[in-house]
Amino acid sequence: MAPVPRYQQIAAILRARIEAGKLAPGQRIPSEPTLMQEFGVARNTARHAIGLLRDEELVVTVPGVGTFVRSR
Amino acid sequence: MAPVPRYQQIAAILRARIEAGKLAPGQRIPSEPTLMQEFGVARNTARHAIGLLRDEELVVTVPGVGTFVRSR
DNA sequence: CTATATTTGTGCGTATGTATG
DNA sequence: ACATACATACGCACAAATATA
Repeated sequence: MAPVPRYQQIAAILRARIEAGKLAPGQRIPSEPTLMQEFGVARNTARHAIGLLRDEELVVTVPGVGTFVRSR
Repeated sequence: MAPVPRYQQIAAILRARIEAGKLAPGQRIPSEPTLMQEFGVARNTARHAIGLLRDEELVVTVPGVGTFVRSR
């Protein structure tokens, strides 16, 4: 039984928040350190989750600033 | 083989200076850029070391000013 | 009051090492 | 060999707070 990787779980949670409007377009999603604390994971794992959302073009990352929900 | 992380080493050095009175209560400890140069580390690493001392309540940080040895 | 420099706060990019299944 | 996950540590950029000229 393949357990769902945590980075996928975290991505799913963030995706749900975005689709529920809890994270609105243009809004900044929680930073990597925040996700680290909220989910109790390492930075790599938090980054991996964000990377999935970026691949889906749900979010856009601005280096040094943050990651934002994409407007549509 | 776990080498002692540099941020722990730096924290230990600063802690020793404090306990030896080389850094007296109320006195400002070296700034982050100074620690970077003195120990040849990145800012994150210097900050990590300071963070440990802050967790131990050996120092207090004032944003925009510096980090000071705690009085007791 | 304005402008500049200093210092800390925050956030992301990247690389490497360790450990486990 | 590979994927997952944590830890360490380098870097860059910009903002906020403070001090000083």
